[in-house]
Amino acid sequence: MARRSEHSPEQIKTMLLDAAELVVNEQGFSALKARSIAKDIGYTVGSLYMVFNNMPDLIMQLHARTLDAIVLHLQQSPFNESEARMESLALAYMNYGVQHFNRWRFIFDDRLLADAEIPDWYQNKIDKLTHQFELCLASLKPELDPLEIKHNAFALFAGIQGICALSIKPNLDKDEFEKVEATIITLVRHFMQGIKIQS
Amino acid sequence: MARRSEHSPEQIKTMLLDAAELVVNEQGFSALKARSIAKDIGYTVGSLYMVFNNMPDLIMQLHARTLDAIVLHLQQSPFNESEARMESLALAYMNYGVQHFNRWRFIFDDRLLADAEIPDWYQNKIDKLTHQFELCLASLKPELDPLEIKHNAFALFAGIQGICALSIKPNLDKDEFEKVEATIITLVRHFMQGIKIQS
DNA sequence: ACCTGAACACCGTTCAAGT
DNA sequence: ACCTGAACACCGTTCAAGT
Repeated sequence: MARRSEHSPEQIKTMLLDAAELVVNEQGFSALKARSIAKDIGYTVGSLYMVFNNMPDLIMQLHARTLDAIVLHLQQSPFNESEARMESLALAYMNYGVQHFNRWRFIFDDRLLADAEIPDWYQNKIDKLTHQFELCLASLKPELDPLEIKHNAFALFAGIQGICALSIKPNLDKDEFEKVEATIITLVRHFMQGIKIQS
Repeated sequence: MARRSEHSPEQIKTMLLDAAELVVNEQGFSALKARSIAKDIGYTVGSLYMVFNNMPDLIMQLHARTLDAIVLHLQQSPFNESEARMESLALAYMNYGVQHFNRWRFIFDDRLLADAEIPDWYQNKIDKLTHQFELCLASLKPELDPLEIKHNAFALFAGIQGICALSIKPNLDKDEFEKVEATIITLVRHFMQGIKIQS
């Protein structure tokens, strides 16, 4: 033991994040323990503190991965060009939450982050997420000025997120799933119609 | 010590909830500890388990109090009779979140509740909250059928809750406060205009 | 019957000690 | 320099023992 140098600090970091991601995905965030994931990658607890400041630090970097994955998922979702484009985007967001429930929920429901302040690099990840909705809104309503776009896109995204947070649970059956979809579509459709009137 | 019988079980329950409420309000939910609140009311930890199953049980009853308080706050909010009535209600909800940040946030951001299943009496408390928005919507759009009212009210309330969850932080300054208000008004106004078109 | 408080299991985090 | 693992502080929960 000691002085193995089998892996670089960056490798250890990645291995720990991979192990943490697996645990959260399969057992939920309440099963995420420092000792456990260190053991999973063949190290002991102490090593975790060589590459992370503490568990909140590790967790925040785990959230960052999830945010990246959500953005990628939204970008890959096939956008139709019609008025229904925003609905597709909203449903794609919901779909990620349903299919990756544990890690999605973990982001918004994290006590550790509630106390810590949010660094810029992390805020940028969040901004990139809301940016997807800005892009969509801008393409549908090009007549709106950029500040209005930002304001409206955030209101709508936060609304969608609110519905998801209150509605998505583990093991949604088909009926429940479609009900959540219907709720999201109701919000998006009314909101978009409201914008049409205003402008 | 032992065998004091100075207080009934119900009294001890209330005293513990009062003490817990105080701690959460003033120091946030991360400061809520079993030993601490038992000591605050002049008992030791063990006594807590005479009247509560465990901490999640106590916390759920604390949330129930908060939900009751929110409903009361919404009912007391002065409703104008115009189209802006839903905006008043939404802003009243936000106001509770701003003024009682810690206990409001605690409800929606609770890991313990995420794992436990929700009993009926607790679900009823939540339903009573969304019911306030149903009543408001029903008075503004009496032509909608009750199921549509329920569906639309939930979509809107969840949306408002989503904006509050992503926007309300401790120590909001005046600018930030007004920005959150504007976001909520945007969502409510567009949504209500969208409903007008549909029906 | 009511209540205590020591004991237990289990966390995150630190750091002196090994190689 | 890299890593270990015992030790510490601090949780929630239990339960034998007191009155």
